[in-house]
Amino acid sequence: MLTKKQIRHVLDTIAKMFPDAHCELNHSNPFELTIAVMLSAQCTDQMVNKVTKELFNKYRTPEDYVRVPLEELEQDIRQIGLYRNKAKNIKKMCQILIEKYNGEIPRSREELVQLPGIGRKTANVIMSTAFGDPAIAVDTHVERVTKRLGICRWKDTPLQVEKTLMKKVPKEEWAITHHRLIFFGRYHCKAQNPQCHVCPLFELCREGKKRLNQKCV
DNA sequence: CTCCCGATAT
DNA sequence: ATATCAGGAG
Repeated sequence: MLTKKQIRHVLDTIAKMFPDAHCELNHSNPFELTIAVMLSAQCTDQMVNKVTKELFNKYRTPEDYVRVPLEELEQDIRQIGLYRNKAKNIKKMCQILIEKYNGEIPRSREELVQLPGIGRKTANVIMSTAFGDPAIAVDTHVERVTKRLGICRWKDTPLQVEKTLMKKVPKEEWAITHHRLIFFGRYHCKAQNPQCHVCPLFELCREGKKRLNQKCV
């Protein structure tokens, strides 16, 4: 496991590597962000943006999603994958937004995770990115890189990873650190071809050494 | 744990 | 051909 000092070094290093890390899901309000994050499960941001470009032009309010036939919404998001579940969840969620929340996205985690298709990770993204409230969303990238670096244990669940990060990272840095970890995982410490040679964190990364000895990337 | 699932990279 | 992608629900 990394020491407090080493974790500080990780945070400073990825800050230099990705000075402009940010949310890459295109959106112009909390409602659009919520739809985009729901669509993004097991799918690239790039594909989500490709689909939402037309989707957000056609659907602007929860009412728009509720009144269209399920099969039509399914076809509108088909390229995303997992489209039947996602279409169903979006329609259900919009119905609840209208009935219980005056058509607005609620702000608390308790209310967010109650909505169909929204789990803790999606709720944290909405809290942090849409409302500016402190939260760390642990997605596939955050989980992978924190485990490779030795910030977390291999057996940790996403919730345990989140708790470790909340403990080790100053609260005012949660949001930006989350985005830097995503960028680090997406563009450098990638799942398939991690750039261990040329990695500024190689010295403290146990997984990096293991990889360069065996496979040779 | 399994299922949902198309697009892209390797 | 197989792995992976800003996961969630049963």
